[in-house]
Amino acid sequence: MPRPRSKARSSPKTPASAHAATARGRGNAREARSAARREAILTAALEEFSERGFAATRLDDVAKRAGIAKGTIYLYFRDKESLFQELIRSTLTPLVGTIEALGKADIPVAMLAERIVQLFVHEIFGTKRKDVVRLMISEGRRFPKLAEFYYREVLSHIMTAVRALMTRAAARGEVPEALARFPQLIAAPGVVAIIWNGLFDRFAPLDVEALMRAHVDLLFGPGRAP
Amino acid sequence: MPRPRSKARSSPKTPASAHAATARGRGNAREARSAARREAILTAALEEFSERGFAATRLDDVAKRAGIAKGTIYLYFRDKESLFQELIRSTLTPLVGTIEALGKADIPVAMLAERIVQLFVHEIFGTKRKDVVRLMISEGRRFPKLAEFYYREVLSHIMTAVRALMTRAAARGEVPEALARFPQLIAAPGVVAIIWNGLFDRFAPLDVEALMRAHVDLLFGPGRAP
DNA sequence: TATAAATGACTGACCGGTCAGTCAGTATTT
DNA sequence: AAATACTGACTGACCGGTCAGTCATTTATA
Repeated sequence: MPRPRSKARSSPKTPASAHAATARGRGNAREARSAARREAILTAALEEFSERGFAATRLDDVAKRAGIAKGTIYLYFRDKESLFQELIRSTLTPLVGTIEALGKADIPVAMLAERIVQLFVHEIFGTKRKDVVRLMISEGRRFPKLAEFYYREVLSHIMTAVRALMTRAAARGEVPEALARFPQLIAAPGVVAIIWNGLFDRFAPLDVEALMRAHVDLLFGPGRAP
Repeated sequence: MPRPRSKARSSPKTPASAHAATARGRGNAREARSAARREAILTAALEEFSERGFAATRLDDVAKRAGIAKGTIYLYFRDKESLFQELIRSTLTPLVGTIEALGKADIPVAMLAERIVQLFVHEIFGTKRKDVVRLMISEGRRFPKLAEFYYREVLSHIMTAVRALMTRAAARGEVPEALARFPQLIAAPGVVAIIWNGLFDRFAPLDVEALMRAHVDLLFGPGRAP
């Protein structure tokens, strides 16, 4: 079977570096440029991986999209797999702090619900993180190392934070204690929204914010208790 | 000019046909054998696709696993993609009837909840359908045709049935009407369970039946109403 | 000019798909 | 029943195309 081909990009070319933000009149220009290059590669890689999946993505296309030559990629990443891992790693790791912060505060459930909706809609679904999560879901099984890293460095921390928060809220009778046992139940509709968006949105568009609001309302809404 | 030939075949192979269920004393033996072959290929393909993903699966390996030669696959399926589609199609299509039947009956919510748990645990999670669903989730995006087929022939029917059922139940005040608007909320934990199982079970095993029970209890349990 | 960065032609391995050839089993003839 | 002819399912070596990764050469920078 002929592999998926990409229509030749004409290329806007590397606006990425240009000048770089460092006013520091030193050798940092190099560093800045280097960081921009790296970023450009990661961005291009995300687009290609998202569109074709890991195995079918050609590094030549990633390079073309980033406006560089293929060999340059190897100056920044050890190999294809390393590039893939770094992409997921760098995008998802920052989420931990955000969610742990959310877990710290004991705010009223109504406000918590709204925060969860906003967090998901604006920090995940509305950003490239959506695509990275999708990638993690799609390809994670073939990268046990990556799944382990993701579980250890990201997911387990989130689970712990959510569990603690829910345990406290349940103790006050504000939420069902099942949510402390199964934090997955809180995240599930978000996961489904991302999958749906990738597979079926063109047949049946999903109003993600409404879905999430309905969801938190079911969990935290009126009449909830153990 | 004759090509170089290989050493004589050793294995007898093909225990598959043997007798075949057809008492019809005709040439059906052939058909039965053929059907068994086809099935063997599909089974082998599921295992390989599940393990490696579509692009990285080698048809040579599928053949090896099915105990046949690579060329034989092409006697049963047009190409690699066709094999993949047929695999998903044939596995998932039968679910529609099952779920539509469930949607027909207006049984008490407590019983409905139990039915949903059982259906998921025994008809999906406990069977190879789990793997096929995972495949659909992982690879569906790269097969728009397949996603469309799946949506049209499977998902939309399920959605319709569930929506109708939930609408009636909501009218009786037995379930929140949000479930009629977003049937995805009912299925979400099942989807998450399948993904979790593939990615993180070795770090944090998930008790799927307990998860599903907690889930339906949240949705349909005591105190639920619009 | 010296050093670092970037390039892209090249290579070796790999794999989907093909097809000439084989042979177990079935049908036909004697 | 035995010999012969026929069939088509099955095989696996091969071909053509692809692509990750390398490295000698060129270009940019300090």
